[in-house]
Amino acid sequence: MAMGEKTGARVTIRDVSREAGVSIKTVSRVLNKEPYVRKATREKVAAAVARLNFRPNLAARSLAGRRSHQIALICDNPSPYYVYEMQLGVRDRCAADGVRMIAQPYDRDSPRLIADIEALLDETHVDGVILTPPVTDDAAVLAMLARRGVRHVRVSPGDDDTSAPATLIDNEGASAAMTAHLLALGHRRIGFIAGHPSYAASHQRQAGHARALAEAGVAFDPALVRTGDYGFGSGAEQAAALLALAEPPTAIFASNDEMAAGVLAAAHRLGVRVPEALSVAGFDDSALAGFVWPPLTTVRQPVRELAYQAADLLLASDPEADPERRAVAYELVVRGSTAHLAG
Amino acid sequence: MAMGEKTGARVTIRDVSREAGVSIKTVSRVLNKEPYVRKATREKVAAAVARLNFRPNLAARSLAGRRSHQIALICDNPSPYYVYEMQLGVRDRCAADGVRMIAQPYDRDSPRLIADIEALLDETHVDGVILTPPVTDDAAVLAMLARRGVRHVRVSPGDDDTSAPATLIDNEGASAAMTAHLLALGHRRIGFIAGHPSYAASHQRQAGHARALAEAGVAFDPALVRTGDYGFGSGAEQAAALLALAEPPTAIFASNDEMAAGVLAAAHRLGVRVPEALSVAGFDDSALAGFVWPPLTTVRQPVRELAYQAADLLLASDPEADPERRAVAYELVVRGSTAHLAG
DNA sequence: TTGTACGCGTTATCAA
DNA sequence: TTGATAACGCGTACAA
Repeated sequence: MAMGEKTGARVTIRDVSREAGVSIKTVSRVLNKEPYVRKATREKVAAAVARLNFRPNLAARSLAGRRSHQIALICDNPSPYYVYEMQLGVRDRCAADGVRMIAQPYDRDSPRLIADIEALLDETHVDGVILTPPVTDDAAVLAMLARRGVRHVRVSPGDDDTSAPATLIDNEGASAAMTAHLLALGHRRIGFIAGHPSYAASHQRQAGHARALAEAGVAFDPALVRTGDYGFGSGAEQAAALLALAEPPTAIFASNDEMAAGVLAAAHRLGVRVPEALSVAGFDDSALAGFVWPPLTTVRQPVRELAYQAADLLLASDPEADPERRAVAYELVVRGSTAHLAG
Repeated sequence: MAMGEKTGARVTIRDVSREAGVSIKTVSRVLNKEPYVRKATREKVAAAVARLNFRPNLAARSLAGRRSHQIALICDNPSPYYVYEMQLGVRDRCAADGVRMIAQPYDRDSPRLIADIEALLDETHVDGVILTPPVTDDAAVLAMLARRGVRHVRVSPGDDDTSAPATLIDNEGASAAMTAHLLALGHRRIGFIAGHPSYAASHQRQAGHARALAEAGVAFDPALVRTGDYGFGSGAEQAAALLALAEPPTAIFASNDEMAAGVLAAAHRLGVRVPEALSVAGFDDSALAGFVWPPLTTVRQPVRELAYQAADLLLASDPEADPERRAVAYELVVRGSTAHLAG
């Protein structure tokens, strides 16, 4: 690799100190918002910084200090939409603190996951790490981070472990709310398509569905529950199976939007009209909901806010305090794919 | 912000030099693949590096040397799928060289774009930058990079400027291929929905469509060409207009998949059957194509490969040589949304 | 082919 | 409240 040469004279902290007529250390104090700097001095320095357009060299800060002013976002690929929204949320919170986000996309099942993360930590000395599913539940990764004493926040963890802070939505409650909505529309035979069993959310969402049925006193029919893998194809497949039942459901609730889109495809192919003959609902995990026909009724998970809160827990929370679990509100978005049961 | 404390003793180059029984500088030589190191020495050092699991501190390398071993990927949000695929492609190429990718998502119309990028450059001293649309065509950004002498590569530029290397697909050719495909299916009245005029690709794709018609000797009917904005809603809207014509088209070619999904929605709503009464085609820009019904016939743009090639131009190309424009092959994917014209 | 001395730009320590 | 000086971990220049 032969890269371009360094560009000419960059502005350094020394230039600022000269411009402001103070020592280097005092400039450093202002940059780091340390106490014990006279207000007049602080303003003088701030003015010089602005005048020279000075921006501290992160490499030097990291090398000299205890902080790198960078945090890492470890994410893989449930859906590009999810990953990207996570990045935006974390970035927004970081920007407020002048911290840089290092987004690191990983392949779900890379055997080098741990080694890659360790390399990241050693090379960049990030101040903290944000984990998203499914890495958020990876025991080996969590153990490694704990062993190295790296601060981390888990997004949507699948357990109740409280050794690290976390952000999440109430998956069970959200799912129960959707089933309650379908019941309120008059549906009594509701098909449910669960997601891949390796995801914690999958079980939580199924539990919420069952709970809502129980609370409404509607008998639970095991034939109406099928398991998919969160993929479009599995949604179509399981929907076809449900629609082939002797007593088919009048509504199908899929655990995510890709599977719900699959349900729509199956319905279209089989000539079952949505929403007249079949209501379809899902979770808006990949932003498909508005791009299919008819638009899906979904539970919207505010991914960007989950990310923002996670970054906030990393940047603003007291590292000494007990790890906090911060819940974020979901939203039930009703669209044209569901309707009151006719008759 | 109060971050966790640094974890205990990290392995440094000095530890490696002791372990290998050579000087620090020799270890450095091996790490940087410099010549003039005896093979035996090189192997001894490599063994020590592996044994101690040594990973050089990027901050120190950046501070001491002329390279930071990092490159930046500047991207905004045409589609999360696009951004994420870009990140994966760049990451893969970087990994091969031990370079770290800094992915920086930006909001399309942030007024602070230039300032943010300059801050990135000053803080991280990245060795190079990869630009994606629409920043890839932002004159102010390009001028700034040139002024500062920052190496950069443009993905899918809208002009023929050769001052910087670039990767791209032949949008016009791809579009012509799709129209030729529809013509081969027997369609003669083909509706075309252009994308937002501010994107260069939008014009290129429209030109390709027109060229294919001309080459086939099919008369061009201006009433069949409408302009959308690359969004789902605009696709539905323009499709409705096309289908309301006295002589409606038998096929509609939208400039991207979101608009094509909108076309499907409009067709469904109006009771026009796809593909029996209407063939629908688009460009697979956001990975929607397989999630709608029926699945869209599209031109697939290999985003990941575009990204990989861009990173390759940054990392492996001779900075002194004339900037290269590297074309990547597109693919025409025929799915259930198009069919031979009946009768 | 290998090693020594120095400096990169910032923060930490300690003194003033 | 401020400043001098020593690190931080590595690459560069030059000497051996």
